[in-house]
Formats: sequence, C-alpha cells, structure tokens
Amino acid sequence: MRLRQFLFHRLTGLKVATWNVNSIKVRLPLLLNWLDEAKPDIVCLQEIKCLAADFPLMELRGHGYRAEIVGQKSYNGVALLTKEPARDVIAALPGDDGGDSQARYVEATVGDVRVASLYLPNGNPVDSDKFPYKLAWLARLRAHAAELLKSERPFVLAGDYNVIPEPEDVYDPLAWRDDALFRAETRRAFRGLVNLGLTDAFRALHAEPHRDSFWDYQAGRWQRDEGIRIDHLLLSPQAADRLAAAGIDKAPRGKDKASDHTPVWCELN
DNA sequence: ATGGTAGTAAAACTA
Repeated sequence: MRLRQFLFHRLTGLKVATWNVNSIKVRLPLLLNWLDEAKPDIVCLQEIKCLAADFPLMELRGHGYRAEIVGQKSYNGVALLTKEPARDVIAALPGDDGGDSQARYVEATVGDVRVASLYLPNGNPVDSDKFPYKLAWLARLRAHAAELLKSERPFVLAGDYNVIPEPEDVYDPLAWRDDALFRAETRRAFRGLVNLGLTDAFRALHAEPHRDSFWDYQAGRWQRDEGIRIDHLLLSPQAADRLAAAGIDKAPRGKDKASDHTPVWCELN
C-alpha cells in the first residue's frame, strides 16, 4: 500500500492545502464539497472552534480523510486531514508558551513530508498584550523552523499566518499600515522566518499582485474584492525543489455560508 | 464610518 501511494504521488504530486474554516461545524458541508472537488492529500485546517471530541471524524472518514486534531472550546483549534496515516504528531509549537495553552499548532509526518497546520495569533489591538504575544509566537516559530531545517528533509509550514507579507498583498496598504497584520515589526519577523531559507509556495509561482486569501465579512469586502493574502505555505528547500504548482481557490469564498478565508494549496512532485 | 458581519454561546469576546 505504501509503495502504491509512493508511485501514485510520483505521478500526480502531493497536494497540500490550508484553509481557515472559521468553525468546522458550520463549514462542514462546504468543506466536504471542496475535498471531493480539489482532492488534496493533506489539508491544514484552522479555527475549527471545537474540542477534539466534537470534531466530525465520521463524516470526514466517509470522504477518505483521517484527522489529527488540536481542539479548544469556542476559539482557535487546528487540524490535519490526511489520506495516509500521520506519524510522530506534536500538538503544540515547541518553546515557552508563557503559560498559555491556545490550540494553534499541530505537526506530523505524512508520507515523506513533515507538515504543520498553524494559526498564528492575530495580534490586534497592537497596544494590547496580544501584539507582543503574536511577535513572541513568530519568534518561537522561527526557532522551531531553524530546528526542522537541520533535518534537511522536506517540510511544509501551512496555515493562517495573520501576516500580510508585502504591499501587493493588501488592497489598501496605507490603511493597514498600523494593523497587527501589516505592521513593520510583523513583516520583519515574517521575513526573518522566510529568510532562514523557506519558500512562499504561492508567491514563488505567481508574481501577480492582489491574489488574496481572506475577505472580511464586514463592510462588503468580498463584494468589493478588497482582500488580503495572509494564508501561506512555507516550504523547506527540500520541499521547494519539488514544487510543481500552487494556487488559491477563490470559489469557496463566494458560496453560501462561506468562511472569510479561502483555500490555498501547493503540489509537490 | 470607533461602523460593518459572522461564530460561539448565551453576554461579550474574537476576528
């Protein structure tokens, strides 16, 4: 079976996606439809907003997916959906959590790739303790990525980074200048992570500006197509060498009962 | 526009 999966991926590529679903309970029908259409091998979910015990395992099993879940009541919560079993799962980002235990990170090995689903803190308002928490979380992620890089193996850090990397990733850079998602400190910390040697899978293959992954429910942002690109898949050099395709599936954002985020994906040979 | 909308969960809190 493993050999068959290996040969299968040699032909079709391994498709890894990330999607902040903003409640797995509300989004389940949309998610199942998208899984059947897009057929990803691995899906990194964020903001499932439920305990692991309340995750709809049976429904996903019916569509061919297993799940590794790090849940929390009401807020946050991440999961990895996989067709193959996940191995060596860790349920939190290593490093000092400051006594906090928000469900924002799950990482596992699937096939020959290490994959993480992460939900980086939003950080607003910037004059609250939420902003330093975000920057500390980014620093911990960078330290952990540096550790992972030592393995010289393929890995994908995928999720809702709550970071707008560049001005072309936001409809109004000036209006967002002081927001926690676009502040100089945030962008600098994100560059520090990328500059370890990681590759932004979507941006590596798509130079065009304004390819967004999030549109706020408020103020008609979707109708005006005023979005931001904050969901990313960062690849290790060994994964980037295998990068064959990447995309943002805009359609799910336009459906009834949509999440405010839409799926972002990449394919590795 | 210090608003707007959505989700959780039962009044705010988060985004």
